[in-house]
Amino acid sequence: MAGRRQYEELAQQLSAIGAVKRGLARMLPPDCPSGAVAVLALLDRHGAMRMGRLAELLAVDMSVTSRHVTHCADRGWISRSPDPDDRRSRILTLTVEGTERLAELSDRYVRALARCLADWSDDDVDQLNSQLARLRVSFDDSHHPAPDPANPPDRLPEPQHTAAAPQ
Amino acid sequence: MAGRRQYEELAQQLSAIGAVKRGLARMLPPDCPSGAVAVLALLDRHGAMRMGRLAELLAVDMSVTSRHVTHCADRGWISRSPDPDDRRSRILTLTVEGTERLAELSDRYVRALARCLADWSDDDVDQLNSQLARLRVSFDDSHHPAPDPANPPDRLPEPQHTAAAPQ
DNA sequence: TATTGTTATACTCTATAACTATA
DNA sequence: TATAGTTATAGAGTATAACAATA
Repeated sequence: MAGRRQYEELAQQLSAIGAVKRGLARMLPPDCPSGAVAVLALLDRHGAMRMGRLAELLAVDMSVTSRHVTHCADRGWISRSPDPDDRRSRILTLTVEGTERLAELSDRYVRALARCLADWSDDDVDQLNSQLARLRVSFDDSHHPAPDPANPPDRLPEPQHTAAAPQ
Repeated sequence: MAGRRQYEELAQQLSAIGAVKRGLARMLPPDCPSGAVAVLALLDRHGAMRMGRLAELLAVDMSVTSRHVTHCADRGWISRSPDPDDRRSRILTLTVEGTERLAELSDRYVRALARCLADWSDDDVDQLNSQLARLRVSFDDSHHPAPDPANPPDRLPEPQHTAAAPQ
């Protein structure tokens, strides 16, 4: 259990890390904002899925997800096919064009990071990745409190696909 | 030097960490957005300073800084006194009200983080803070490339007050 | 009646450019 | 002429609420 000083510092670090995110976003071409990249990357990593699941993975409201997805679909990077099991839903699938697009965008991120982090070891990067993943899990869990083990619910909640286990 | 896989993962972690930032921001009262908190926290940590330096510390454009500062000044949390050495400038100082306000806001962050990170050790939090700080430094440095030691410039650039050494 | 997804609206954060005042 | 700061404008990201279609 850390002290007040550490928590204040963490809040400030998280606030300041936005500059890094903005710098990375500046590598992107004008028709592909960072929200669209996130959509493509998650579909590539986790495979085809419905809107609701994608919204969970993005950790944003479904209305926001809908806009990002429309942006990608308009450009042919994603296809939205009707879900045969529930006609309210649509299945999102990365197209070939989307896969190619993602590869190109990913290259831009990788080149930028490789330049910035040239003096970071493999382990340094892995460690930071792990810690960020853990931070997200800790944060999510505190908002979806774990069920009381002494009083388990009848049904498990939706599986937590929070991209928290990236490998 | 890490591999492509690690860099892709880092880009995605940074994108996803935004959810944590948003969660933290939701702890704030309506008249105090996170931009204002950042201003108050930096003035508290580094003492009175001018707009330009604050913009550097925030790592945003001065126009953005100006808006945040105006927000705070309108509420009496900051005073803007003329700089006797350069009448184009104004010195920003945290007021007593601003200090009190910051303490209350800081409490909200600390309470939220203490709840989420209850199972993190002191060292875990310190380590994450250090790595985030290092990430920011690496990122900044790659945009303000270090001077060639074999060919030093006549004049040193502005000191890099990037809050990179938080302690 | 509840849920999936879309759309309309509003708010925050940011950057660029035009402008004022001073150096 | 250049610099410190302000303001106007525009763009991206997000959330809430109202809505449509389906369960």
